[in-house]
Formats: sequence, C-alpha cells, structure tokens
Amino acid sequence: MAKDSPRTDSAYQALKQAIIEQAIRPGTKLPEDLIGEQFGMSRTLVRAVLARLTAEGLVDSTSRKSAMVASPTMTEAREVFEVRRALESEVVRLIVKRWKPEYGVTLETLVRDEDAARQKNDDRLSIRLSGEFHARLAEMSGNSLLGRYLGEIVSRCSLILATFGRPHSSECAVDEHRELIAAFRSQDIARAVSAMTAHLDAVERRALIAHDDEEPAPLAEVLATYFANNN
Amino acid sequence: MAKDSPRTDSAYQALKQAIIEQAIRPGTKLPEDLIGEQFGMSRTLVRAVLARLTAEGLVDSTSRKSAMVASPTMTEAREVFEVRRALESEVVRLIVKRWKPEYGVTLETLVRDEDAARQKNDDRLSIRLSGEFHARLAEMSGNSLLGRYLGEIVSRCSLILATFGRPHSSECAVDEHRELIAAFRSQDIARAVSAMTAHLDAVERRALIAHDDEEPAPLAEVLATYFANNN
DNA sequence: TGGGATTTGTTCGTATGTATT
DNA sequence: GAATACATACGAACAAATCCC
Repeated sequence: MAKDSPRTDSAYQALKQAIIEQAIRPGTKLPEDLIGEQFGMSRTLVRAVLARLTAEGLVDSTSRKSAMVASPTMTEAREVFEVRRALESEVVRLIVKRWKPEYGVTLETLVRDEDAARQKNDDRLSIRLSGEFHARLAEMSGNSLLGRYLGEIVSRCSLILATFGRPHSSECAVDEHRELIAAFRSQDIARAVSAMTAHLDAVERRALIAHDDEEPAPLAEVLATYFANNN
Repeated sequence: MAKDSPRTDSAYQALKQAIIEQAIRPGTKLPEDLIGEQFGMSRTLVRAVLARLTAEGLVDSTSRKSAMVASPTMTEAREVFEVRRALESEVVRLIVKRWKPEYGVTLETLVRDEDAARQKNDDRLSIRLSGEFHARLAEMSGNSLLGRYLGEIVSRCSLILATFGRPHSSECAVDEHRELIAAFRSQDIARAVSAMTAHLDAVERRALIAHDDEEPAPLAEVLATYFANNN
C-alpha cells in the first residue's frame, strides 16, 4: 500500500479503531456522505477508505447499498481462528529462534499497561493494548507479511467478539500473555507453541459465547471523537 | 468483497493473469489511461482495479507516480515463502482430516493436464495449471480465508519467479504434486505435511536462482490478448 | 536546468438503483 | 403497489505534480 494521502489515512485509522474498539457495532450503516462530512473529504476518498476496510473484512459493501460494519458469521469466525492459530504458531517459532532479551522488556511493559487498564475498567484502552501485544509479536517475528495478515486477523477477531462475545470485554487474558513471555525466555519452541495454542483456544472460547444487545450510540458523535483522537 | 461490476472484474482478472503468467514483467508501468482504453472503462474504475491489485501485492502504487507491476525484493520473496509454508501446512492437515476419495480424482486430472502442458512446452497453461492445483488444495481445506490468503501468495510466487527465477518456467514439478496426492490417500498427516514442506522448499529453490533478462512485449498488445481471452 | 507533455489527484454533476412512506 | 427521497455508480473536467527531452 503506502499510497494514501494524509487525510484518507487518518480517516482509515479512525474508522478502523472505532470498529475495533466496538464504538460502532456490526451492522451499523456507513453512508459515504456522512463520513465525508465528518472527516472533511469528498465521497471519492471515502470510497477508497471503505474499499480498503472492505478488503480487510471489517466492512461489508454490497453494490448500490450503504456500506456497513461487517457482521461476521459463525462460520467466518471459526475460519478466522483456524488461520490465526496457524499463523501465530509460526510467529512463535520465529520469535524463539530470533529472540533478544530486550523483546522481553518491551512485552512486559505492554502486559503491565494491559493489567492497569483492566484494573481501571478502561475497556477501550484494554482492547487496544491486547491487540497491540499480538501486533508486536508479529513484528518481532521479523516477517512483515505475517504482520500484515495477523493485523487483519486480530482486527477481525475484535469484530467477532463484538458480534458473538460479551460486549466491551477484551479478548485476551493478561496471565496468558505472561505465560507466553516466560515460554519465549525459556527458548523452548514446543512450550511456546502450546502456550500460544492454549491462549488462542481460550480467546476463541471467550469470543464465541452469546451476547446481550445494547443501545448503539449515534454514528456522527462517535466519529467526531475518533477524529479528534487521531489528530 | 463481492462488489465488482462485470467490467471491473474482467479487467481485474485479465491484468492479474497477465502478471501471473509473466506476460508483463515486473517494473512495467501501468498508466491508468492506457488500461482504461484497453478495457473500455473510465479511470475511476481502473483506479479501483489497481488498488485491489496493489493490496494483493501484485502492483506497486506510489503516490503521484504511475502504478507498475511489483518487483519483489529478495527479502519479500523469503517472507512470502515463509508464510506460504505455514499456511499450506495447515491446508494439508485439514485436507487429510476431511479427505474424500473424489478429491483424489479431481487432483489427478489436474496433474495429468499439467503433465501434458509441460510436454507441449505450453508455458502459459503450465503456469496456470500448477497454480490451480494449489488453489484447489486451498479450496478443499474448506476454509475460505485460507483460500484467499493462499490465492494471493501463490500469485506473488509467480511474480517472484518472474523476477528471480528462470523465465517462463513453471514453479511446480509434477512429480511432487503426485507425491502429495499419494500422501493424502494414505491418510498420514506427518507424511503429507513433510511432502508439502519438501515441495515448497523445492519451489523456493527453483524460484530464487539468477535469471536472464528478456525483451518485454508492448503492453497494449499483451492486454488486448488477455482481454479477448476472458470474454 | 527548464519547459512542455503526460499522468495522476480530486471534485462535482448526472444517472441509476434502493428503501420508505 | 407507486411515488418520493436518498445513496451510490460512474464519468467528465480541472488542478497539480511528475517525467522526459
């Protein structure tokens, strides 16, 4: 990619965060006009942003109808987790091979922040940080394609959680992240892979439970918040 | 996805095939005007097609410069193969688990056609069929996301072959495909996974050897051919 | 180095299809 | 069920940047 103008990129980031953090729920319509107005850009650019989000599976665009936040089906959800297990297992193997002590420090700091956010019941921060933990792992694997695919997949998992899971709960348990770090330090590939597999099984279990419905907030208001946060 | 008009879709398919089959070489510029003229559509639609190909890694689009056929670096190439091994290993595991005898028939027919194309030195057909073999495997895994990712990756492997490998050679050996089928039939996961790993190692070895340069054909002419073939 | 030709970036108007009353 | 309102699809035209001689 790397071809976006500054405005389209900030709109992309803002929309993506809003979806991931479950500030706009699956099924919410995303009219081009409204978004363009919020972010101060023309429909043409909005279309590009929506197209990208569609390609990443975060938005559904059927022709001639309003784009909307994607509502993953149960089948899609299972597929996403299946692929995620395969990719994250590979990440774990690569990390153990290329392990550097400073990685441990970085990851530990993240986990500590995660823990703090959880204590304070700051859902948005909590979701963001547990996502970032996995993004960092992908980065440490040293394979940028793996990073791109996992970035997509982790985002979609947030959406799955929003659809089938308990609302506003983060998908990851802090303890499980700590066990992963310990496994990396022990340089034991089998242990690290099985820690990751166990973690993802738990994430899937948490994600696929029934959920209560909630009052959706007005779209324009939510977008205004996210726009401000990104500038 | 599933939002393309008929014309954009045929242009997308045509361009993709042309790139995959190495009819237009990496680095070739893809001006919006020229493509729009060839396929009889406006620049708006061409831009959508190029954006999609860019997202799939087949085209490089830097801002304010002409899009061009992507030229993978050696690093990217290695990353692509690393991810491919992880995903195809998973595919193989799933196929063994969900194996049905008729899969064997389908795959055998494909391999026979591949063999025939190879005998006749029909490079285009040969490349297309060996790609289709892997596409079918992904399909048989029953996981459509896996299919999408592997579709992208197999395409990029063709591009890598065009950049670093012997020109106009297919990436797959027929014998290796036959061994895979045999492994599936034996219902032995370990054997199937190691057959796949060995196959992909061989593909990577074949893909990453030095290559001779060649005279590129005129872009307009090539596109006309591919347009006709797809309608 | 400079300037003309080419190519992309963006906007906006019209056409067409969808949802709603 | 028809008509109206609304949203998207598409394309023409203008502005700005890049390429090439």
